[in-house]
Amino acid sequence: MGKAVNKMKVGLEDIIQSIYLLPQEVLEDVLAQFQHLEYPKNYFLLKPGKPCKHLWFMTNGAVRYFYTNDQGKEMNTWFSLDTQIITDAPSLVNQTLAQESIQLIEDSEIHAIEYTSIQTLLQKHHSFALWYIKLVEMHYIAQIEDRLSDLQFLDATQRYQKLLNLYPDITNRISLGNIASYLNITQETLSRIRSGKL
Amino acid sequence: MGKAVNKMKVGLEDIIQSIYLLPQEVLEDVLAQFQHLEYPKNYFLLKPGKPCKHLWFMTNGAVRYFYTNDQGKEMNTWFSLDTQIITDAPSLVNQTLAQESIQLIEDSEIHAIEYTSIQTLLQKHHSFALWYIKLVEMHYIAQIEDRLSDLQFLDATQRYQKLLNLYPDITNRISLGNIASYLNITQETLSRIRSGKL
DNA sequence: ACCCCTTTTTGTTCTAAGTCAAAAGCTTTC
DNA sequence: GAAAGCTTTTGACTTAGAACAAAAAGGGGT
Repeated sequence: MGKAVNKMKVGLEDIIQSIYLLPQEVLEDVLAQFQHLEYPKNYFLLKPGKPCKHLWFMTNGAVRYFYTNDQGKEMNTWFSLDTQIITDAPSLVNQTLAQESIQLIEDSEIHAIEYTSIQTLLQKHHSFALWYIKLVEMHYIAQIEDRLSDLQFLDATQRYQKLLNLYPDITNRISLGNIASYLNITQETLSRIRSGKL
Repeated sequence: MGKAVNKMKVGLEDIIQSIYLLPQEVLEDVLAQFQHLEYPKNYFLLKPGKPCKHLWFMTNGAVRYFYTNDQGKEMNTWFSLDTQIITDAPSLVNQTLAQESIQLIEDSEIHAIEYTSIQTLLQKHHSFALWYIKLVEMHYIAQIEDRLSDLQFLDATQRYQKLLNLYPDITNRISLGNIASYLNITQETLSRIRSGKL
């Protein structure tokens, strides 16, 4: 077995097992459903108007989530860097048409599992259902609620500080315009926050 | 069996079965874990600093969710009226201390199940795990994501219209101050929106 | 019917952040 | 290494909604 492949396999396995420990036989069944892919910067994992058919486990890279509003302006709602689970939850769970886009902002390494495979695994393995519950609880609930209370209670400066805290190297990897859009402020305002004029 | 009790049982059963159909034997095991309670207006289901130990199924009544900020100001984050599932998701799933309060704003009829009972049922019944997945997906993900995109993309007037649309009778049941707090605007501004001056 | 207390409305002033515009810095690329 | 393109910064002006203040309107309880 080649060194590179081995390293990648371990990355995915680690993420899966850190969520909830699966019996070896179930783990193997689960791993077999994943496809390992590499996509270039700017590639779209998801575009609005299509149902989200995958859950993606990124082991390396960076993505942004964004909506395009009526005036055609793109508004970022989230960034995921390095080792992260990626999907459009509302579209995935209801298999409704996505409203948001998910786009790579760096060349990225991704492991994909299809929605239909997840459904099959849920029915087949009780332990996989327990794993999936942990995934949803930890990944969505924690992340979304956190973001919600930020939007509600913090001003732009505080939200920027928090983002810097979460991803200290974010300014080297994501443009000011993209970060401003995530903070829901203009890039002029973010520039002024950065230079300490606000 | 009394008429009133029968009616209530059916209400709870309906909610449970509408989420995901459980085998009769599992349903009975689940129903047996619920406690039926009636609480008066202003009662607190949850206060900050305590872990959320229950999932509540309200069959009648109204609650508000709110945070208290550093200046002691209460900020509403959600309302649930009539038939709704109620809990503090982040606190429940991680059994961490709650940051928010959940308070009744009308006399309410509630069916409560404990977190520990849910854990036991999840391990015991594969079908209950599948039921719980649907609950989390439908209840949390749909609701929270919806709220998140509202906060991000709609201004106060649009958010107010949407709330009126969801709960047309809300103005008769919830005070202007409480609604303004939910919309994250002052009550003066909401009063002006209502009278069409904004 | 009156008083007390809470909720809602109205008026004025103030401020954080947006908009528009232009300059300054960086980076590709030929 | 100059031109062309982005990205970021700076400046001037505008605006939505906050803050403060005070008046008006409801709504029970005695």
